[in-house]
Amino acid sequence: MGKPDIRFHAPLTHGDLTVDGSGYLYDAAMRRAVVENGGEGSVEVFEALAALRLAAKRIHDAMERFAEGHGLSESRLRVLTRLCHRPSRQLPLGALAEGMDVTPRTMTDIVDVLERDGLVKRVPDPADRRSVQAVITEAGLERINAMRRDATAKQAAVAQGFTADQLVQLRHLCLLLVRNLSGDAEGS
Amino acid sequence: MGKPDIRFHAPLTHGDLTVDGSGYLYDAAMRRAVVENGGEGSVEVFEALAALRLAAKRIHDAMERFAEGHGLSESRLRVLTRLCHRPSRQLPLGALAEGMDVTPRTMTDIVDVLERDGLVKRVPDPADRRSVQAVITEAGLERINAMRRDATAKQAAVAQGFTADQLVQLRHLCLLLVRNLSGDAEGS
DNA sequence: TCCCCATAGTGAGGCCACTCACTATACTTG
DNA sequence: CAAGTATAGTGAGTGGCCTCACTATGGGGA
Repeated sequence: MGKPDIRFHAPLTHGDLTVDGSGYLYDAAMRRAVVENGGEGSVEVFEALAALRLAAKRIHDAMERFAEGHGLSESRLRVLTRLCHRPSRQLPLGALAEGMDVTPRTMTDIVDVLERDGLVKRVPDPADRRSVQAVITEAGLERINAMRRDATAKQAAVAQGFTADQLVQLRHLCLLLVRNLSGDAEGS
Repeated sequence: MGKPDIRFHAPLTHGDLTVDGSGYLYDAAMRRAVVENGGEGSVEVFEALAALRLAAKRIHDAMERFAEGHGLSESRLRVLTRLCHRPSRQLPLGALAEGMDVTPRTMTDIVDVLERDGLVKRVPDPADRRSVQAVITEAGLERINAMRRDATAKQAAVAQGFTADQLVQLRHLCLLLVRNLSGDAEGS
């Protein structure tokens, strides 16, 4: 009780996670799907990518659910957090977009909602009249501060059972993928 | 040439990937952002999750770009692929939704577009009059078959430089996260 | 049989993400 | 200084994803 008990579309089982002979997790349904989805190509690659996709989605969903409980969304939360950690409490939309790896157009939409809710304010930049600064408001700061304790608890729960080395490994492997995908827009 | 040269919003540098003392990749901009985003909580956790988020987004973008070149999107491509590997060439919308970890409502939208483009057809299920089967059409099959060769090449490029063990590790770590996120909807 | 509830799909409405096209301002160069 | 290009943000439109609410069908019991 206390919690609003937001329901959403339920956990969606999918969780037939089991351990294979070597002690590593795999998902029976996923492996079946992978095999169906084209014997061509490496099964390991496909399976790793599917697992990464699933993990990313679950993390996103969890973040969304968490933020929703405080009247935000994951994107809006990230924007507020960034602004909050600036000494000046402000940042131009373009910088926010770049930092969050979205297009400037998308940031316009996100800030639209934040501004409608009174959590940030658009302020013209006198130094560059093309630029628009997003400034976090008092209400925005309060909102963020209220969430802070919850957030660290959630974060710890996610990493439960991970060794420090595993976290480094995970980061390393993900960034290896990022590097492989950087700039090879045209294939061979 | 030959390629339509779809532009999109450009690679978005972000790629200050460097190697730290232990031989593992990290992203300078990301680490800075992480430190700003709250000293509380484990930096390793936050950084690993940020890397995973980034990798997932880049993979999604690459898939989208690839699919777009063939007049599809990632989601529609995945639906067609699944249908294509069924002996009966069909599947109810609910099963498709579950297999792709989206809500039934979302699958309705995706199939709407596929049907509008003539790649699938909705067919009532005589055995269960509530159910609607999505059946892949001739045009849909042709589309998928035309993409197949390209797809395996792309897939190989993504996994370039990965050992088989690293792929297994990546899968394992991602599924570990998935397991941690499964069903702990209420925190403590 | 009638009622209750679960299940399959969809209408309505919202956010987020992208594209392309456009305005306004800044910079750079002839 | 004028012209050309680059940069910052937005309008218009689409797709994907979600929630909530609703219809229609299916499958138990009292």
